[in-house]
Amino acid sequence: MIDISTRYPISELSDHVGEEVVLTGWVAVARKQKAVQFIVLREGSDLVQLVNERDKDPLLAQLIDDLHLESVIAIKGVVEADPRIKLNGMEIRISELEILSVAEDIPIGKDAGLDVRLDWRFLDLRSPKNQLLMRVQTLVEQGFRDYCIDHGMVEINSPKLMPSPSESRSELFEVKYFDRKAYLAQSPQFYKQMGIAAGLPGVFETGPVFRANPSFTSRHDTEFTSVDIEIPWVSSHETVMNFEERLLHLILNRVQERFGEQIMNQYQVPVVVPELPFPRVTHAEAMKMVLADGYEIPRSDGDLDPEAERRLARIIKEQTGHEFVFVTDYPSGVRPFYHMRDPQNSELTRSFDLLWKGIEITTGAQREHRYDVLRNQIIEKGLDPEGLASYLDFFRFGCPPHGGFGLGLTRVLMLLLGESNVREVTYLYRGPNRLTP
RNA sequence: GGACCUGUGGUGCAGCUUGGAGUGCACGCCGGCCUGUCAAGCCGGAGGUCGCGGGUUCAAAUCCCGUCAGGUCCGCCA
Repeated sequence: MIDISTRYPISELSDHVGEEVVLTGWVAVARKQKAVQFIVLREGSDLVQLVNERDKDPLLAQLIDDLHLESVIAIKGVVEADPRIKLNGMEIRISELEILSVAEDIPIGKDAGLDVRLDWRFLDLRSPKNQLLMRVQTLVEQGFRDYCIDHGMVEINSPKLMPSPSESRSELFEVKYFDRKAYLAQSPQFYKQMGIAAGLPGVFETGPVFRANPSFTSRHDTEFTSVDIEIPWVSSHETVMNFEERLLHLILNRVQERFGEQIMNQYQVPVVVPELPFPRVTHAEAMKMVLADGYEIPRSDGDLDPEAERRLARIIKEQTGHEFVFVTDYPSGVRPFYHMRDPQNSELTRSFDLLWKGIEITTGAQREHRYDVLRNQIIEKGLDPEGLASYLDFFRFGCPPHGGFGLGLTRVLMLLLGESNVREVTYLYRGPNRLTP
């Protein structure tokens, strides 16, 4: 029996050349020749070559001949540096090998398409590329959390079961809740604003949100992790954008330092740390820029469509070299009732979207915190203030001016890693056509 | 919800336009060979209801209709 409690991670092997070590992992490759056998052992993103000369240990040789790819093994052996070896210039001379878990034939190849890989996601996640993805995701969330805590904010975990349709019924999943109906939260919007009314020093949350829209695109899912924030004492949406650009700067800076090289190796994309401040254009300016670019937006509600957003991003990139752009001051007609109106022009809102590489990753705004104004905006939008009574209560007993935003984690990861689909970067993707595994 | 596209051994594809025997390629699998390989190499082998149903035809993976499954873009949105 090999004592696996004494194992080393493959990544630390270079500190143990000449020593006997215990390693564990998956059989990634087995090259069985007449005189000598090689195994490539994989653990996480790391690989190392193992070697055995047949004539020195026929029993071990037989064991290796019968090994299946992806079986889990523990080995004991001496770390030897050898410049002939392309894989990090080192290998382990096996003295003992133990099969901990036998793998059947793997049902997906490394060239398997996305849909099949998602069917076998736990096998797909074993790839060094996806192991890196999960570590990058963790670092992104940690950066978010650190930044918010450093700014004196508190973390909330708001309920995902909601009693009423509130914002818009169409987006919501309905669930049975004992003898009545409940709805899965499509955003923590109301609950994080409640935190402001509660006098908390700013709130943040990373958690699941649910969207019942049957959206068939590469950037939508029905359940995803939303990174949410709400800040008190903002003087305008500029305060919120200021917060967000610094947050993203910190996160991307950390990702670049920690994983930049590995991301380049695995995903062939550089991690670009964005300069501060991010470019800003008003919605009206953006519309003009896109029109001047020769594109007439087909939709009639006055908002930008995805093609317009891609073109805008391209123009901003050409003019400033920047991959991000805040589009600000959206018309009130395309924004929800709780966005604060521009005091100079009630047709506009103190709101923004953040585009990265032409894709929306954030919607944010200063919120309307004045009860009477908010109530009027609800009525203006054709909604029933009665149905929003408990939300409106937040603003009846003293609520600071505030603002915030929501950031789609899967979209950030997709763009960060240069992937073309959120399904690639979601631990377990949920969409209109996928509820498994 | 709308438009378009795709379903062929375990995986990824080609074959379809112009119908003619399940034909081919790469990976994987099984067996054999093999001077230290390194995405090893060489030889051989197994593995298929061409998504499903109907139609046209002497003959359908191929053409037509339907259906199911998936995808891309749009709408919705982060």
